[in-house]
Amino acid sequence: MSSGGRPIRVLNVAEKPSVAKAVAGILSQGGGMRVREGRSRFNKIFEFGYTIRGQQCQMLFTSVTGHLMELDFDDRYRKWHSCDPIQLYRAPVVKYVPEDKMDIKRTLEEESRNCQWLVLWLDCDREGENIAFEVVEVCTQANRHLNVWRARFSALIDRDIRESVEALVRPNQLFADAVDVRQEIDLRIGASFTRFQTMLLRDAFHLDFARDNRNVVLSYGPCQFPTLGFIVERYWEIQSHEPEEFWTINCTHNSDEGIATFNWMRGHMFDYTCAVIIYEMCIQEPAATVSVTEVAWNSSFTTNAAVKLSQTVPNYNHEWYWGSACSKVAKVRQEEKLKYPPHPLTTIELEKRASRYFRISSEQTMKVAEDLYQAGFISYPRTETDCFSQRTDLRAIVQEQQGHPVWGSYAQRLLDPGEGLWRNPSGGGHDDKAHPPIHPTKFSSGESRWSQDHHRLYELVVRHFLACVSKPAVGAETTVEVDIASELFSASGRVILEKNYLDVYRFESWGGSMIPTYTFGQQFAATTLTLDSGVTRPPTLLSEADLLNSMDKAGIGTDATMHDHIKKLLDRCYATKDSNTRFSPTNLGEALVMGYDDMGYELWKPYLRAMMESDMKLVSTGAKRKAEVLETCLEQMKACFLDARSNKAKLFEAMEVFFERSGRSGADEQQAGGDITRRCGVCQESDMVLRRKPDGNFMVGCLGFPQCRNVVWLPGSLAEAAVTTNTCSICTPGPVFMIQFKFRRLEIPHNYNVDHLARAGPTTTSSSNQQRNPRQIACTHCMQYGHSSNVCPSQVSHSSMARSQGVNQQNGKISYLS
DNA sequence: GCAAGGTC
Repeated sequence: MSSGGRPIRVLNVAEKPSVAKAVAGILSQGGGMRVREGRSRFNKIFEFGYTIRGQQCQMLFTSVTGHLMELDFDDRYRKWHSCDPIQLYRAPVVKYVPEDKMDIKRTLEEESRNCQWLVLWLDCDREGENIAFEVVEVCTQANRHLNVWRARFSALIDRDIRESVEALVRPNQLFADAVDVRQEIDLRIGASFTRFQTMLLRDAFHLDFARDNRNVVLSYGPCQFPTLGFIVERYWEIQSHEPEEFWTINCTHNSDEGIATFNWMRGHMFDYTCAVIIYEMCIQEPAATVSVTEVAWNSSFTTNAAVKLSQTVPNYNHEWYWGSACSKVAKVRQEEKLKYPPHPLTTIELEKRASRYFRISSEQTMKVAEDLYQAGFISYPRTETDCFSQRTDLRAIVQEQQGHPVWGSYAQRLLDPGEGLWRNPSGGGHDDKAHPPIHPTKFSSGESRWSQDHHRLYELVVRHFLACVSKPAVGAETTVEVDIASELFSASGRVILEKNYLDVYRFESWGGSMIPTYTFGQQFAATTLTLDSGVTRPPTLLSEADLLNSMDKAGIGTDATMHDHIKKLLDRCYATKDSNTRFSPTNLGEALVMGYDDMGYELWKPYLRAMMESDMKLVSTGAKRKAEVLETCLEQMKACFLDARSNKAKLFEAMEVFFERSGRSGADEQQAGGDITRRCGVCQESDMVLRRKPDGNFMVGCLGFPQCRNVVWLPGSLAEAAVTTNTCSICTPGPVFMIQFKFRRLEIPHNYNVDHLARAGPTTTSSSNQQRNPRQIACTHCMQYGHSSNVCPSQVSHSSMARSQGVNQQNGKISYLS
């Protein structure tokens, strides 16, 4: 690979300090590793010697902390009032290293200069590949002779790491491109819609939840809105639910051994007459017949409530019948059933289970998990992997837990071959190729500085892990099917034979209920046979676990960000969470979704994100080019944005359902609506927009107000003024949009045309710096000061119409200038 | 003041 006896100096960069430390530790096995400080106090530099394919290397190992760079608009477009939001679809964007990452950048630059190789140890996912290219950009700027390599590893395990060093590859540009696409689309869509809807609605309504409207931001994001959409959609389902009455026949039988409750196998019947007829048949026909129907197995851990939107609850007892109906046992089935332990723990499962078992929010779960990870008690908490690598020493992890006062004895039983409790964990088939499932990495019987949540989450991680390597619980199930007048009823009971993993996984249970013994062909008289009624109930509000589930299925967010999106909805006052972790939309959240829904857009549905995700896949495989995907996606979104803007009345109507109009809606709404004529020639930063003041007069003012006070007052004789799509062919910098004027007939000479096309002219820098009477009137043709339209320099050259119709107002008088 | 994605 390289010649000579001098060792190659290799700069290795990992995505986070912990990985740098771990990999350096593995490769330097046997010692000789030195640690020194970099410029960033979190990102140390590890140094040691290593031999790669026979080549002596001096290894320097450091890290970044996630993305090194950020994407944002060019300075000129960063301020909210700097431009019409529509321009954000074309405005130049820049990738830059933010201030808080500059020290990491400097370390990379300094170390790069003294190295020949750069080896990238970033996580093996798309984001990791993108970060790799950020690192490459910084490092090769400092040393363009660097030989750049990528290490591919799937776990921080000796063999994996050593093998990946021997099989270095080049970084994959396509993976990084896919992330570039996502970043740019998210930024442009997010910023444009956020600015638009904030400026449109914030001041137009009394937002009762906010102390000060000025601080309210009505954000839009391709992840936060679909998440809100899930909440609103469920809320609407509940509101639109119409209870429906149903009927069902229930049967019980008391014997010496106990009571059995038989359920009608038809379930619920919505036709009363039909139900009554069958019921009559049952009580009049004592003879039972034998059926050959297979017994359906009802999974005890998939409850109806979780599967069906409408739950049914009997609430009315119609009639009693005592005694003589004869039931015959048509079938008795006894089977062994297994209840399997969960798959190894992923981030989303951790969040869902913490919410279900302890009602800890996903945000708090991630905060505490990060803490436990930092302190070395659990493995990396952001993972999608739900199967362990075959090389993981699972028994060693169990061994560590043997001393625990509560679950230590279970760990001992697991390791005892005589117990036969061990089972190699099954996986769910997900592997992010970057991190193992969440598991304990250090024993603790509780630390003094731990909060209750720390205790609970550590316990959950440990018990979950122990459960994963345990045998499933074993139960004996009996299902008895009886036949009354050809109607089938069934009852089942379960006895748990071996608890196995349930012994340690106290969060799950497996309900056992006994029923009396029945034998095939046995006849008995039902103790009660009743026709009961009930009503269908609406589904419940979404719980945090439900919400995470919906997001996961629809591909909204990542394991590391889902909790952020949920929190954002609460922070933005789009949704609330009750004590039972159930989410409801607020008025604001509902209004926004309603507004977009009324427009007929699915901006609040997950499809947009799903489309982006599939486009990203195509980019990452090379099936589509980055520029092509960006172009088409942004073009579509831009069209959608324009459409939404022209349909802004729908948003207003939806908001009016919940909020009172404030009467204020001035400059901001104007901008959201966008009547931009040209770029401001004074500050050169913001746009000039056409506005009508409360006194009825028109003006063209800079959006940079009050920082920039550039303004052009239009003649008071105007009845109407509107920015057109015609652009001036002379004025620079373009585009300069022409304004259509309509004068008041009575205020201008009778032979003057009321319609007039002009442009808001270039206010030169020199004239704008002078103190100016704000009421000074500009030339109506080019909107410049210092001359009247009859001597307007631009008139002679191009606009014959304007020339013949020039008009000026001076000293309150209209004078016609031909 | 805006997105979502990394991460401390």
